[in-house]
Amino acid sequence: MSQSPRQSAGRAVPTSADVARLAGVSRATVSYVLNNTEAVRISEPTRRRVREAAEELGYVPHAAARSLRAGHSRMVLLPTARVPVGPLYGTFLNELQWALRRLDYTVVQYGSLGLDGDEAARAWAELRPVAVVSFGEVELTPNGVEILKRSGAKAVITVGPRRVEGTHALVMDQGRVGRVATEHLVGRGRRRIGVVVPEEPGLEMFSGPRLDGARQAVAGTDAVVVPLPLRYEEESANELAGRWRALGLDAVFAYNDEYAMLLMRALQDAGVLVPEETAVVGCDDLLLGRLLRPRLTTVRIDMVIGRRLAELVDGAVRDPEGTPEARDLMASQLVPRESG
Amino acid sequence: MSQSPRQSAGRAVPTSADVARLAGVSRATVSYVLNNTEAVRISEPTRRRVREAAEELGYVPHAAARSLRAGHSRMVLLPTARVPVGPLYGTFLNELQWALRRLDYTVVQYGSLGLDGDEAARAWAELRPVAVVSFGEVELTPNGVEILKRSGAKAVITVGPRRVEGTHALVMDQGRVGRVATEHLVGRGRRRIGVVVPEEPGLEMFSGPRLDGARQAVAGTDAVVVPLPLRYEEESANELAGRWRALGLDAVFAYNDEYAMLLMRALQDAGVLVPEETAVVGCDDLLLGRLLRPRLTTVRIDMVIGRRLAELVDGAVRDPEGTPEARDLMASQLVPRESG
DNA sequence: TTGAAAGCGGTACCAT
DNA sequence: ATGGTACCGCTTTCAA
Repeated sequence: MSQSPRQSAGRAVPTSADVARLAGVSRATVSYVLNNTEAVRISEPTRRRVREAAEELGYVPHAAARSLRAGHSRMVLLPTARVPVGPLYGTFLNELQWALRRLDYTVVQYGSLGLDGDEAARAWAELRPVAVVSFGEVELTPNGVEILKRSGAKAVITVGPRRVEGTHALVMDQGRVGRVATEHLVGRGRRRIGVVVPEEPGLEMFSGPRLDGARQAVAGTDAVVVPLPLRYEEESANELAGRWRALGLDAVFAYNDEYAMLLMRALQDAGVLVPEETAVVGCDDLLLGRLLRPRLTTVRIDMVIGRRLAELVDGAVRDPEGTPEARDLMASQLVPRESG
Repeated sequence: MSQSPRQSAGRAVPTSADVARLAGVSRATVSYVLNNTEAVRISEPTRRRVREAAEELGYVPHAAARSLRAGHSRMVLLPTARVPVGPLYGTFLNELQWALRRLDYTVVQYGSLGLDGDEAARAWAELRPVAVVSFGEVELTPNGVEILKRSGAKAVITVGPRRVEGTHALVMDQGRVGRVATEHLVGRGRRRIGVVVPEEPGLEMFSGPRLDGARQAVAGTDAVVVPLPLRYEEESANELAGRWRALGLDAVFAYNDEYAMLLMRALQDAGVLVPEETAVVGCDDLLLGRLLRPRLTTVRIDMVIGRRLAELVDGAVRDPEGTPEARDLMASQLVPRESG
């Protein structure tokens, strides 16, 4: 066998057997006491001895051993990969984690940057999570979903712009963002509407549907939509602004407030009047957008509260066969200000 | 015993025993083949049979079982709690995860929002990580460190503004940020220097040392530092700007670029000339700061590359007794522009 | 009320 | 070149 000493410093990691020995009871009793097992009555003196022994040794149960024995874990795995898309996202993630923990899940974010779909799925599956909640940062293939399910995941949930085969898809309707922004612009009489499409990788899952939404909004009107690739850099914005007149646009939906601020500054520097010549609409309702002159018109996204999603996850775990479709995870609302 | 069927759908999660059965070999052989164990020679035909069986069943090894047997894991746990402090942070985290994975660690972020120090430490310890890298988001007490070490963590590393007892402290010298900004302002002849201290909770670990750094910078000069509590809201900024003249300040270090932009706008609206009457310096070198007029002077923080920190973590794991102090994790450099 | 023991899914020593 | 098997830490049945 040969199990070499676990700790370099003589002191080994205490196990329930150590607690049992110190308390002068069996390991079974330790387990009963520490888990407050209802089905078994343990005398108060014994309980105290066990508790004190555990305390003295600094005993912490071994989650892996526990879930190995139990045959399942309560781990919810959240793959992450991208740089944050905005402050909403971080807040939302925090909320979700908090809510899941209240439902007694162990929430773990797993950085999967640079892993492709199936590699990632295998890596996640090794941890035997009871549920995986993916925000579309990592491409999840039907095959990857199959791997996860075979490895015991009760629920694979994708929250994102589009459905993924075999998962509980919670659709965040990004298209609606583009639609709301564009309808507003069309309603204000704008006809040639640019839509900024960030060139940064990893944003396609959001920018694509937003562009599509914008196209839907102009369908059946005489307005047109023009995609505008843009990097989040001054030079890129200046370059775009330089050929603005040639593009003949009278409005732009700038993907989000940051791109909007970038572009608006470039337009103003190029002598394009906002909103007279060109209306600008952002998205996210950042505080900073309100500080601009003109103040930035924007689309506010009210992300589902984390608690709601946590409940959906919990439901999917309890009833893996059910189909908890939900399309109400995101509401988008236009916040008209001065820029368009 | 009674281990009820693991999967509601008849299909159970395949184990190495299933692979062995299908391939007509022993579990030992399966292990040897799948792990490419050097010490043991397995014939090529057998290897192929095992691989095919594993493939056919969709076998994925069980990480918990493996690390239980091994007596250690390669999990690095990154506690997270707060909303992101800035775009640097997310990028840095991604880099770190990527670099650690290349060193064959499993990186896991554990959302610990709302857990106090010892609760959190216990929760982390249950996962038996080989290392914990804490960014000071969760208060890590000496006691918490002790819990982690007793549970087998080879390295507890704190990356943050101040040392924590018993850990490998990688100090990010936030004080330097305040010092750099303030020295610059003093050098430009400013004498009454406000320092914005955000009222939002969770930022104290950064704002405190930055304020101290500013104080150090004026020590021995005739300049003074005045702390300015501020919430990240327009009203708060307007209120502060309203009594600006009464404060008699000729400069302000605004904690970061976002607070700087907020305050600068409020000052301008209140008729305070920037930089003539009051110089404004931010921090983070956000693109948006460059778009303001006047352009925002700022302090750029060059965070250690993730790979460097990953190496430090790896070193600490390999030699837990060593003391890999590093104070070079953060370099701060003033970027003078127009605002001060 | 408590204890003995089986077994979760792997790994690695020792035999064959 | 393979297989048998003990064991990691914990839970839970069954017996005492």
